[in-house]
Amino acid sequence: MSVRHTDVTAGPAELEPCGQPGHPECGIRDVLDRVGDKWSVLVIVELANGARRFRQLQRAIEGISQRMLTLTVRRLERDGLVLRTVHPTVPAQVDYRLTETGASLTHLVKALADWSLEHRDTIARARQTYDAQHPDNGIR
Amino acid sequence: MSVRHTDVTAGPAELEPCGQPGHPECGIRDVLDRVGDKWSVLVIVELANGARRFRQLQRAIEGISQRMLTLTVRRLERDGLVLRTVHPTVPAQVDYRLTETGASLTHLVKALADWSLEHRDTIARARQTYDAQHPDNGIR
DNA sequence: CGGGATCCCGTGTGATACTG
DNA sequence: CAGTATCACACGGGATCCCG
Repeated sequence: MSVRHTDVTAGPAELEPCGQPGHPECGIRDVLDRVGDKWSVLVIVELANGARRFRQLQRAIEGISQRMLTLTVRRLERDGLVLRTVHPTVPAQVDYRLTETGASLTHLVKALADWSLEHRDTIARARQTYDAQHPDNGIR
Repeated sequence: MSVRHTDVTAGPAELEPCGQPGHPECGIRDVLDRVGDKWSVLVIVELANGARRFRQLQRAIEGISQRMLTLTVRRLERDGLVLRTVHPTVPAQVDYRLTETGASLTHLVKALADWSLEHRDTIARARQTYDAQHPDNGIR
């Protein structure tokens, strides 16, 4: 049962029970409900490099619609991860920047990216193997 | 360009551009497409504490339907994060355990949970403030 | 420029019934 | 026990038009 700490990737992390009758709140769902959607992390990544205006964000994030960009930054603002500043010029000018809380999220995002890059090939091969052994499978 | 390592929470992490024409692949979306859904992380959390059988998982994860548990473990299996073992008994007996890749994910999940618990109150207050200042808002 | 309002559709998820 | 099959539906998200 002893765990070697000489190798950080040796075993799974110790995690509190989660989503169970007695322990409904582990916090994980909160984060995922916040950044698990299609665009939030991309906005955060873009803002990690500094303040951006609305159109700047839209141009930087390929494929996002005006509607979704609006909704995404609004939600991030509501959660206090992004600060929205309106400059009363004509035409209006609005910029977005990460709050301190939002900035702290970037480290998590980086951890996600690092993990992905590290295991991407392994996962791709696992998929190929699985799909080869399960020809007719509605999962993909 | 130098980074102080004395304070990890000082500023935002340095992140590669992501989702842009020139840099479409930062890897983040891959991870989120994998664990960003409603149930995957809960399965991973449960399996972090050891192998589980199908019904065990379903009882441990409150609210999950048979269908969604099946789909979730299948996807995780396909990606090589979970190993599925069928014992040819009667009635059939199947157990699930994390692969090494899957186990490495638990550290990420723990980071997510830690971040959430650390900022949950701050975010809750930000929401209250926002909602108070924006009475009729379709965001929530 | 920075949105709001509407319409529309795919798909992720839930409920239920059936099977080896 | 460990699934599969089917239906049913809400919701996220895209497209489009309009406004201050």
